[in-house]
Amino acid sequence: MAAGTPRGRGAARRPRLTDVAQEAGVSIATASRALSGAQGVSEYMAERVREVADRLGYVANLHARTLAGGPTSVVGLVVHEIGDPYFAEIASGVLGVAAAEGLTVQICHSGRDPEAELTQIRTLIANGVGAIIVAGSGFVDGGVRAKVTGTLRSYLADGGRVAVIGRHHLAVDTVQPDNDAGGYAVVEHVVGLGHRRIGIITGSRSLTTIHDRLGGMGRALQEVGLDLASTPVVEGVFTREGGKVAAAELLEQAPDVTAIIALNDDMAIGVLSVLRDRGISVPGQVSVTGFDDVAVAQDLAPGLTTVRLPMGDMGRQALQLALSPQAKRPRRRRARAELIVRDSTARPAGPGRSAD
Amino acid sequence: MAAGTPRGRGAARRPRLTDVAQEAGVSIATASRALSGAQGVSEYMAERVREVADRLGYVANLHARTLAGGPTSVVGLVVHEIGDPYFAEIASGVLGVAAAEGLTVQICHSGRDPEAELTQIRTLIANGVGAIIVAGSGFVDGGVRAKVTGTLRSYLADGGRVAVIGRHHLAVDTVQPDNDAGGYAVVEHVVGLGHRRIGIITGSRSLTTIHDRLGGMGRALQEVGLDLASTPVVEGVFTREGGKVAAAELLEQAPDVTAIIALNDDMAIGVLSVLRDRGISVPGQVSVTGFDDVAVAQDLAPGLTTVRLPMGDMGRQALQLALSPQAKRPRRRRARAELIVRDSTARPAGPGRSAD
DNA sequence: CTGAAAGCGCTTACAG
DNA sequence: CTGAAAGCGCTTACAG
Repeated sequence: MAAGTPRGRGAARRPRLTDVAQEAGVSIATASRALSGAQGVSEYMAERVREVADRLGYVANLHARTLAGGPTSVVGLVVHEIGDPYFAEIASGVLGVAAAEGLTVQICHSGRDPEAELTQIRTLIANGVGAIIVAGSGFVDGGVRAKVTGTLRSYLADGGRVAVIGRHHLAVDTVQPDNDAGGYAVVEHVVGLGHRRIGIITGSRSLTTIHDRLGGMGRALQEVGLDLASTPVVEGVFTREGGKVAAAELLEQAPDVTAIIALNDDMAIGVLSVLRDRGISVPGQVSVTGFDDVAVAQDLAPGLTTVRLPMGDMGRQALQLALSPQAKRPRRRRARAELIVRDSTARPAGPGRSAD
Repeated sequence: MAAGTPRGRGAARRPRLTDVAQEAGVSIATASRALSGAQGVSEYMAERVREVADRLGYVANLHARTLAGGPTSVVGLVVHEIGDPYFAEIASGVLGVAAAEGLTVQICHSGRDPEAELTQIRTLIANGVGAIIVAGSGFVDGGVRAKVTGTLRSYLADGGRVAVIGRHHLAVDTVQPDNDAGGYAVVEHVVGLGHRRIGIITGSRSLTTIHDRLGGMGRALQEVGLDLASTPVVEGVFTREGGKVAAAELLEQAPDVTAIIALNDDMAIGVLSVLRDRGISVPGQVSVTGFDDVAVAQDLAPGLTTVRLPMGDMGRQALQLALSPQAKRPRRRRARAELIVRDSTARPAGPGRSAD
């Protein structure tokens, strides 16, 4: 952006602290103290300064303030993709508490790309944000992880605050959705209904979120004598479109499945769409489940059985963690996963009682 | 946020320009020029500096740079509510081009509250963002509007750049979705199907967006001898929940409607939900339409007939406008509204052929 | 082409 | 309680 400061001719410039001080008849030192609520200013002076500042519409220049070592008032938020309702709802929670605290938030996309995530984090740090919230799953492996860890560690050492949502192999405050338990619960529900020929549709397994959800699912499968290894699992992009592609592939590989478990709602919506196109009834012929419980899940028809994660809350909690003083040891807040049973799951059509 | 700069003991601090200059054996002036790509540095020196900077992992301190009058690299984005898919998709477009341009974006919620919007805009300005994008409808009336205009005008005079999405009574670059045409098209479709007993569900009429959509709808109604005045219109909150409440009220007021036109998809989803709960079939007994075409509209059952607005594109365009040098006169990019007919609309059940 | 120096607008020890 | 002054880390005229 051009910043050659092409001031309009005669435009009223923003008042500076000097203007306030002068108008109030004090030094900028007392003016600064009065405005920041610091101690050591007479109430009388403080009041006078505040009044003038108000009248002039004075707002401190953030850059000057931060550079001078004042408190920082912007936090960074890294999401995979803000257009994705999961992240949009988390962001909403973060923005909500930020506004209440008089903070401002900088959002970046990582696009689910570890390299990009690293770049974005570095940019936020360069921008001098006081805290960084990394939403969205970390990556299970990869050399980038070490770099992210290193970058964040030195940021922390520099006085920065970090909170992550999801598991991150980082010794920082984290809001941890109970993905494993959620995975367990959804499979338990599906097998409890009597399904045995189950197909799974998942996003990239290099995401810790996926890894954990699958973990819980594997345990639940084993309890009824099944396991992940012998279950058809199709990996795709973690989006509605990815869900469509994966569903088509799954139906190819295992045309006899009676239940399809998608690892997020977006993919589940894609699955529903494919089944509808093919005239396969849900839950009559095939049951479908999602994960996250994004707002629309309840409005689909059939309503989507899914695992609810309190996204807005997770965002709020993450920012609150990041805002509170750093504890001796990283804190962990668990976000409970709750199975929400709606209309997209039912008992499988019995062999002799098939509606066909 | 505490910012007392409690550095870790011995933590490696971020390298500053001085470090780079010293290491490269030049003054900070040449180091600065080399890094910014300014003229007047020998290629040899420039290369050497860049190499050192790279090795040291140097990233300029944004606050110092901006304070010193360097280019600004953050833009502000004001939305009503980021959890709302309409805004999430716009934000996604903005973030996309921002990332490509090496820019960072600060997002604020206005919560559909004019006062809050003003506050947020002022905060962004105080934060020294180089451009501000105001997404979401302006307000038709109100004293706040004048303040917003004044604030933005002086920001512009100060060299700031502004672009708005939607009509705003502001002489600034704008991306203008064709709300009027969209409103016209959707009513034309519905009356073309034969509906005459139509109900309308809308968000706050103080939003210009609503005003424009209703305008187009009114014109289309008149062409078949109807008009807005004699059409039941229920105003509610511009959300799914608001749609539910409004639908219940509409059904009370005018139980005989054969079509319900909602002024955005969120409200339409709420309407569908209420109709489903009451066992009223769509489109068998009542046709329903939305507006915006958020991603899920196509995945509802029945698929929602709606007016598509290219949200991601609108975000992209807005940022591009804000980034390009200010033109003599405000520019305007139109975003075309396109009627998308799906399964939620059909001919009304004929009198004698009612399924009842 | 290169450097010494002023200045961006604040905050915060350090003296009174 | 109050103020003069240094300093945060850069950029950019202004001299060489």
